[in-house]
Amino acid sequence: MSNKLSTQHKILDAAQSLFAETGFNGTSLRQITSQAEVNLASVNYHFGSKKELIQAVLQRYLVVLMPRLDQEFTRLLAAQQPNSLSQVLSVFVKPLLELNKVHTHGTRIFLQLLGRGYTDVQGHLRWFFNHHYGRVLDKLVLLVQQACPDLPASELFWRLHFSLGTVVFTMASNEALAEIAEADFNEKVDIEGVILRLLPYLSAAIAAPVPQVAQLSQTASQTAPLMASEGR
Amino acid sequence: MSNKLSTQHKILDAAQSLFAETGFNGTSLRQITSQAEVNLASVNYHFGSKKELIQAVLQRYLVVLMPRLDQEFTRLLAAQQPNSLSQVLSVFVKPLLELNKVHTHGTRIFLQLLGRGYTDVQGHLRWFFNHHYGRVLDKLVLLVQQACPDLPASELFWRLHFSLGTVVFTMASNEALAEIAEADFNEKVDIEGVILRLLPYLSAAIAAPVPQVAQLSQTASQTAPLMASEGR
DNA sequence: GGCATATTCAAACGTACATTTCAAACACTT
DNA sequence: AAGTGTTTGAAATGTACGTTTGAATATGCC
Repeated sequence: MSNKLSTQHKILDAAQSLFAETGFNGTSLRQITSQAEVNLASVNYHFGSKKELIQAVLQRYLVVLMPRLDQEFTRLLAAQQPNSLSQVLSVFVKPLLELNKVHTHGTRIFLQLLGRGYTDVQGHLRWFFNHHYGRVLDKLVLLVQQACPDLPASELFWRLHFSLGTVVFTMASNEALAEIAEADFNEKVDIEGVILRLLPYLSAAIAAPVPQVAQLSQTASQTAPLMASEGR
Repeated sequence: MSNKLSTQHKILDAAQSLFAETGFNGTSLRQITSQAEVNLASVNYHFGSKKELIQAVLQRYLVVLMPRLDQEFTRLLAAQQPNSLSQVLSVFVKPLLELNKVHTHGTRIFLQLLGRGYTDVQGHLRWFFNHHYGRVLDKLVLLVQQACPDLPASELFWRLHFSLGTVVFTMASNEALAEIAEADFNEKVDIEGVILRLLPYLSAAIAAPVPQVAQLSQTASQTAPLMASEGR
């Protein structure tokens, strides 16, 4: 193997760690280029701008993950009888863990980055993600709807976002949590452990009984996209 | 009533909105003082530094909320038979909604700020919060433990943090979510609606059945604090 | 009214940021 | 080896930030 890494590669590697740790806004190009041991100007030369670097960092994982997810979703949608909720959620595990092939700790880093994309205000990321991968998520919504036929569409909308919050926040503070867990329960928990702990939690949460009050105002119950479209 | 507001008050009001919307790091003192229509230097004069302003903004709500929560927790702990999980979680509702008396949209703003405290890297906030209010949260842990006696301590730790993530993320992106919900389901959802939707979701999630694999390595199962202590 | 204290104000300070510039070094084809 | 296009390098540009300063103004007290 050639251990001579290209400048672009070195920048991407340094950027993803720093972005995951301190957020997009919290990381300067100077930190990135200094950790990557490249010249400051090379980011703008190779990627154009910081925005485009952020997108490139995420894209490295998304181009691997999303087709895999799409394939799994399509497979489940083709099944004769509807899939259970935990079956649907389980299909995330393998594609996510395979991100470790893209880069060491790829799964953890990608999920942390995903969290940063939501908590940092990065309008361009929302647009970028929805534009490229909105179709895939629509399939997920459909699958969950089939698994929980009694769940009103609006309730499903909220619960999927609650769940996104669970995942994203957990990953954003993953390092701190894992440290505490190890210190207090001498229990070594890696990213796979966290994901496996999330599954039963999310399954029970999404399928929770709907209280009577919330069912009142569902006049329209069309299928809605997970994300709102937004200006570029 | 005197509609002449003090400079400190004007700063706090402007700061909380801007912090909630664009985060602590994403908001400059110049934005705050300009929206508050006060001089730039007055922040440092009245609060000392941006850090201390952030703490003052949060403190305005915490001094109201935490004693109320503490009182509710203590009441539940005194009950003869253990409380159900949904009983325990329900005690959050009233104290949280009473924050609307502190300020218009106080509940939403406080929860958004709480989320920002976690996602922005604000080590001083973690210390500040744990130092002042760690005891209160310990009571919550105890109550949940009593409500879910079959839940291993380590699993409870993770699930409480998952739940914190759900709440915090939902509130951080609350505005965007409410907009989408209204556009797609013509369903007006205020902060109270979101909280009431969260309750059954979180109850089911925390009490979810524990898969057999996760129960292996619980050698020590002492009660652990929700947050790790940290340098000042 | 006059003095002391508290507050406001405009300006400046030093630092850090993303981005641009342009010459130097490099890689690769002919 | 020369020449061409690509990549790197050091420096500078302009902007924004948090904080400090010292003079000006307001406020409260005798």
